[in-house]
Amino acid sequence: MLIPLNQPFDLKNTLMSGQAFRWQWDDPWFYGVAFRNIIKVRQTANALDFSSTPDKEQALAPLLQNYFGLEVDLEAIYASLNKDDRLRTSIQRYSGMRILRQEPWECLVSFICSSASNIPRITKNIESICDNFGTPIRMGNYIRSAFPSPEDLADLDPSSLRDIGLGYRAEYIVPTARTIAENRVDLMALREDSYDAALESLISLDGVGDKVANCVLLFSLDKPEAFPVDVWIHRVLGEWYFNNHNCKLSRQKMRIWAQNQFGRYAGYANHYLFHNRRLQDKKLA
DNA sequence: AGCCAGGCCCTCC
DNA sequence: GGAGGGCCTGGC
Repeated sequence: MLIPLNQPFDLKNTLMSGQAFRWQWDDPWFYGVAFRNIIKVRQTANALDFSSTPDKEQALAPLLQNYFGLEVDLEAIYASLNKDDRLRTSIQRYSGMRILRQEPWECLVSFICSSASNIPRITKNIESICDNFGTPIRMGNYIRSAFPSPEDLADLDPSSLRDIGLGYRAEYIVPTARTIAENRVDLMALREDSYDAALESLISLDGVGDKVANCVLLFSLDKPEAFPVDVWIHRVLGEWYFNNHNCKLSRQKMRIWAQNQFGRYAGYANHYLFHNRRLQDKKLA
């Protein structure tokens, strides 16, 4: 089924920029799991071409339109970020890369897993969680598993997560799953909350600090001003704006500085800078 | 072979 | 309130 595209869109950089961890590339198709479906998708000249199972494409289309943020006016966002010369290069280079609107629970667990880790390992961890505790889905002879619900993880012994390679993150995931399962924090409701209120709720969860919370806010909770400061972003901003790669500014202070600097779409600036830096480093390696 | 990772949390000052 | 060390494990 085709979803027409009438805005800048770059499927590959969108899915391979470290914001989501379940998409596998088999040129020209991407295979992933979302909304408890296997999704097979590629980009054509002016459309997204996808199929899904077990649900019908007609049912998935609006969900994917939302997931890919196709109603977001990317040109307007670029225009608002155009005041910054150093940013312009990254935006031009990866024009069409979008911020996904992911399922919040999966996004939360993914970024709890990201602590002191790397993308290959995070990817492996997430897949292991699904394989062991999620429901299998089959598309022909291709099999993946849905991301387990909070209830599925809430009663686990953390050691069962350690056994599949999650390390100390196991001790964060289980209590957080319980908090969500018991509805003490309603992730979906955070989409309607202000940035500050949603940030405060997320920070209260085990294993969630300022950085992880901002990832969840940006990639799943409709908060484009969210600005996750990881070591790379900290380094880039230190070099560019503070003339010092060992900038003393704390992560949180730098986040607030950046939000003032880049404005209400600071998160887009963040993601273009992050992606640019990451690919640049990979090229040098 | 080791070092260090897309942090968080706790302790101690 | 903020600096420093510990933490699982595995990429590179």
